[in-house]
Amino acid sequence: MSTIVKSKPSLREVEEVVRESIAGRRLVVIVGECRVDYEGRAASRLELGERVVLIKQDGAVLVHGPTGYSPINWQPSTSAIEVFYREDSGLVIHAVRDKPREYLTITFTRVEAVVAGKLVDPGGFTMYVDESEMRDVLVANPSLIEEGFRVLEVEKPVGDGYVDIYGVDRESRPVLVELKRVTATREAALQLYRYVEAYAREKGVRPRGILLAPAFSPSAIETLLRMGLEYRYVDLKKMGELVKKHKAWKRQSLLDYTKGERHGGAADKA
Amino acid sequence: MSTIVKSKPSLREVEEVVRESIAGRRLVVIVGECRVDYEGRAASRLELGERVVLIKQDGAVLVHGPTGYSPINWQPSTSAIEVFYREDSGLVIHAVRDKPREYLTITFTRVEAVVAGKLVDPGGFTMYVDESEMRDVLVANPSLIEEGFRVLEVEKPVGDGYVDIYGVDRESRPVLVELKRVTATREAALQLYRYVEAYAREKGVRPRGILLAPAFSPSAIETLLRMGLEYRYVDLKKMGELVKKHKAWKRQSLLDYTKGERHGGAADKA
DNA sequence: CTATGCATGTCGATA
DNA sequence: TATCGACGTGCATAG
Repeated sequence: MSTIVKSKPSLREVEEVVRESIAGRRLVVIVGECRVDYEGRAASRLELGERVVLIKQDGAVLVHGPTGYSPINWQPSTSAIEVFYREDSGLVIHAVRDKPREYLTITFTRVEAVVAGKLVDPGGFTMYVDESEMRDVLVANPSLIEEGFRVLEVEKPVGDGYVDIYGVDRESRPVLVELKRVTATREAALQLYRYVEAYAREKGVRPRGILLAPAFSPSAIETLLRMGLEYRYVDLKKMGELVKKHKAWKRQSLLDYTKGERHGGAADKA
Repeated sequence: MSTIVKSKPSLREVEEVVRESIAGRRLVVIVGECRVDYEGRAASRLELGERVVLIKQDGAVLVHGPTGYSPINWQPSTSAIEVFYREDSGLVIHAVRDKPREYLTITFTRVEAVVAGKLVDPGGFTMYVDESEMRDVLVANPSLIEEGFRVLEVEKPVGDGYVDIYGVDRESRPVLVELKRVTATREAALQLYRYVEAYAREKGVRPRGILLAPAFSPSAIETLLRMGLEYRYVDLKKMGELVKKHKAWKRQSLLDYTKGERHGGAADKA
């Protein structure tokens, strides 16, 4: 990572750094005064002010103000970025995206600092509890859903969509289980309701419907009760523990499966 | 804006810059090698790699990788940020957020560049067409919905939610109008359906339901037709023009209203 | 302060 | 390639 760092560079200098960095697929950070125009799905204008602009190695562009999580303006991943300096207007960075067609124009009048470098990030990212993991754990431990519950199908197509878990209770009645990793909203309840209705239409039997989540909004509970559906709380912390075990198990079984096959990741295709 | 820019600083130097910048409510950009741990609603671990970290003036923290729009890890706005350097582990930045309780720990092992400065951004930001503006324009120009349409209520409570526009058609039949500024999905169609059903239950009369959007997904159209609902296309460009006029009018009437009162914004409360 | 719905949402999986 | 649903969604607003 050979980094370029310039303090109070001229706009010409920045132009060169940005141009070369885009060509060399390096990341650029510019801190300075600019205005921004956006036109695409919506349209916006941002007047002159001091901001941080990131141009990423895949062409994503972010304009960040002094506060807040979200960028003020951005371009997720761009087909083409143009850079040019004009005596009258300043340093112009033009990012164009296809599908949807969107234009982002950043005009710098002053730059305080510019940093450019090729970032190498092989870092493995692990998210400990996501919905698919929750589902895997529940499938492996169906008693967490209900004593005597038996899983028949995962991601079962029902009507327009897919219900997370399909199975039968101890009395062999069909059950549709919908999962939410976060607070369940009315939307989740209605989604489950649609599955239950669709299943009833298709099979001629009304199944039980259970919504599993760590928390429920009042409107969700109200809707569930009104629709004749059930809900259960899941403990994410406990899930987390089980996920860890489950993962260890999965890794082990994968190792067994690939035993003797060649290991090693794909080469870096830059 | 007196900016600090350091190339390949020692971790001790970075510690000092970050500590002082947080105290002085300045923004910091750090480019270097780090690992990141997050625990809160979920939990994640990001192994060693090169990234850009922004610490914003309100305590928001963003960890950006070399590509993509979204930060890998973040903290939207933090109650407390701690910084400390340890010979063994490296430079640790610890950001804690209340409600929900979440912890973000960034550990730098090497820093390529650090930039810090107080960003001044008075820049007015104008978004030309958002949904509320769309609604205002349609209320002011009901014939855009349908010839002879009369608006009776905006954001009318119906069932669980609020329908954007409620009115009557030329034959005095009740009409529920739902707006989407972007492509309408099946979700939007189902939302309108819920309103229509709720209205029918409450009033004993089934109203017409119209979904207005610049575009419709096939499944949205399929659902609308199946549910006996209608849809119309709106032209965002035209909307934009009308919004401009409408805004001018609103500003004018606001000026009339506040005539003689004192102008000027609030003082910067840093 | 909580609940609800929008967003230039973005992103990933899937048909 | 288009569509669909999840997201540590974030965020503003209404009650």
